Amino acid sequence: MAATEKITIMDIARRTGLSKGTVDRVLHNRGEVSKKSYAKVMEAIQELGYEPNVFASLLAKGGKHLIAVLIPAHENGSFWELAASGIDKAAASVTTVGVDIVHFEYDQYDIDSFRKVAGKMLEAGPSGVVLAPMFQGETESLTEELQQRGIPYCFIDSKPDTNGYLAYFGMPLYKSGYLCADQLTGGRDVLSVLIIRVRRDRFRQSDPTVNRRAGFLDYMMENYPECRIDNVFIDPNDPEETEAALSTYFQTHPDVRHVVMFNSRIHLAVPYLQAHPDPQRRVVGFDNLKANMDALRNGTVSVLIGQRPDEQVNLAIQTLAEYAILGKLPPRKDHFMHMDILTSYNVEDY
Amino acid sequence: MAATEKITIMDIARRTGLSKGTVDRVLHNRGEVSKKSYAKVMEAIQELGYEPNVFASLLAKGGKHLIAVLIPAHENGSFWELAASGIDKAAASVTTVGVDIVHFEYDQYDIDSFRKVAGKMLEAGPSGVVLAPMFQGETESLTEELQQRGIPYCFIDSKPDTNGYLAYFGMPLYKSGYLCADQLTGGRDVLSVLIIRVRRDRFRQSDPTVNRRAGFLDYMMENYPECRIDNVFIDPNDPEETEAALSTYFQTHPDVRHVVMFNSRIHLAVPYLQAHPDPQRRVVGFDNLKANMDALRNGTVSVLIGQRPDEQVNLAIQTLAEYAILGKLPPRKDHFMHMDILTSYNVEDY
DNA sequence: TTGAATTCCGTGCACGGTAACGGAAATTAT
DNA sequence: ATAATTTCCGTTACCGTGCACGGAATTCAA
Repeated sequence: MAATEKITIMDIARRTGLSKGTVDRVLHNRGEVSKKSYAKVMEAIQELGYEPNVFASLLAKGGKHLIAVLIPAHENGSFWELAASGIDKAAASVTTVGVDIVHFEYDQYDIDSFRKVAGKMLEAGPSGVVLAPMFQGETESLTEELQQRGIPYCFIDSKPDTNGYLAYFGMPLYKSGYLCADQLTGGRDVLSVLIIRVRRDRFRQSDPTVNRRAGFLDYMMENYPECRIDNVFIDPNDPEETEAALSTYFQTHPDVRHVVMFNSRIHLAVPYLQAHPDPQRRVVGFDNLKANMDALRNGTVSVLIGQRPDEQVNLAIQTLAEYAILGKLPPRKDHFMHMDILTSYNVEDY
Repeated sequence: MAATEKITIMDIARRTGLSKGTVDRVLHNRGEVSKKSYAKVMEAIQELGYEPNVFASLLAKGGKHLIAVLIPAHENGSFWELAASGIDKAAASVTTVGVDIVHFEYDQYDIDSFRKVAGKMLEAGPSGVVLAPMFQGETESLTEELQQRGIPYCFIDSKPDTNGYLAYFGMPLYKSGYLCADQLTGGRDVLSVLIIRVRRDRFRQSDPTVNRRAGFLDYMMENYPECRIDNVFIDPNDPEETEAALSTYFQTHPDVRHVVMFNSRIHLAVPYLQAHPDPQRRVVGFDNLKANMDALRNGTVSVLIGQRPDEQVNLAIQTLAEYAILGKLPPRKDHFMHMDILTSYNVEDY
């Protein structure tokens, strides 16, 4: 039924005896208006409860915003591939409101590539940027540049200790370690746990697994202070070495039945684990990579903890789009995503 | 960078040597166009890849769509309160594109109230309707009416066996019973299980718990064929009777440590369970009602399985809005939501 | 007091599409 | 052949804002 009659810029022009041009000037406070007129207009806006018509506005100024997404290149089946998939989802909904999205990728092991791509990104003149902070120093200088240019930006996955960002979307890392420990032990007494770790990437300076491991260890300390915790390091690019490392470990520790990994690469351990099955074993990993989910289905992995990276970039893009188009600020800056528990029984509809 | 030059209705008018009026007529195929012109325009549209400008369109036809949500009244802390909260979320994003949402509530125990409210809803002349089917017959006649009037509608929560709906958003019910059983047993041998049930609502003809229970029982049959399964019925409006029923049951079956409930009301059992704690007990329920989540936090309930009812109505509304505004059909009709596993360790950020 | 410089404001076109209106062309009826 | 319809199409006035342009009113300089 007849919704509240929309009041337009003309209504408040008539009300104040001024012209729409003047009203428009105060709305976008771009000067050339006398104090008296300014006050009158503001008052009328209040009283009539004027709200601009987004369509007309966008139509008039020819829309076309651009949002840039700057994340590591997504090798097949990697974590960042999942994140990248959120771009398409967001694109589908924001292109209809005149927003384009450009995806910039860099090599997460190469600072120079980050610098270069960041430069290109700036040249594209975006109205907003989605960032995954990998290199601390570089991220800092980039965000400074963005701030100077007045370009809003959002962090996903993790965030530095700065404060100028528009919003952050990510998983509560420390808590995720806790949850992980709880899922691994399943309330049963546990005597020993194996943590599989990737040899530290030299360049990566912002590493989510640090906090996660801290949470995990705290949980274990509190609940199973006697539990022995072993670490095995593997090289992500060398399957044979991985196989050998695990093989060596389990030969000397055949009693260890709880295995965990704090990054998205539990699938690297799957070939060995699958070849040496143990119905009593419990394996917990992170992130819903295809390879990980397959391992869930075939029973090699017991539980995955997911954080919906695609939702993270989707939300970041939506937030930037709303800000760019309507100037709307998000209700809060930090958005901690729900941690999804995935088992073979609920992985299908994920 | 210079985005693809938007091609307008005028471009294709020039291209075909016709006027924009004619082009508009074929775009909305409202007749009064010769076959030859029609074909020419269609071809030009294809070739140039024309896409209408939503803003201009909405501006011209004065926007203002209305979407109606027809779900049971949300008594405090009920399942439907969660669903209703999705309305606000959706409202925030669609009002900016000129869509209003009206919320109609009926008494889920009173068919007449459904009829009355449905009538009122139709009078409001919505461009789309979100429905939770409760009364089979009534739902059927309502959807027929909607179909006749050409009003699209979406189901949430559950759906009847019809086919005219635009989309459905809900949990895979049978599977959720499976998941529930897996979470309840946690891979351990289980000898006996208690199912707490609500005495059948006489009127409710579409009951999600039926399928859920079927899935649960199948899982138990397959994995623990020896397990005894008991049922206790309670009256949702009589806490004392509930207390008594559980008390009686557990006095004669003190060994039963696995308790499950297939609707959203596990919180009804919480007072008893909390008063008679058992660290060995495992309790699984459904839906993230506040009372249920509290029980999760204090340890009375072990696991809740969530289906994001708010997301369901949110998505349903978004889908209807896109259809109403842009005529865009959803990629598929049936959308099965992910089943969230909630424990005390990941309930906070839900 | 007159001319120049400011300050302030109204006018009018553009944005891309919608739909009513009316008229030309083609068809049918008389 | 002419009138009466039908069919088909172009014209035009919006929808609500943004913004450039130019002019009136006011202030300042000479």
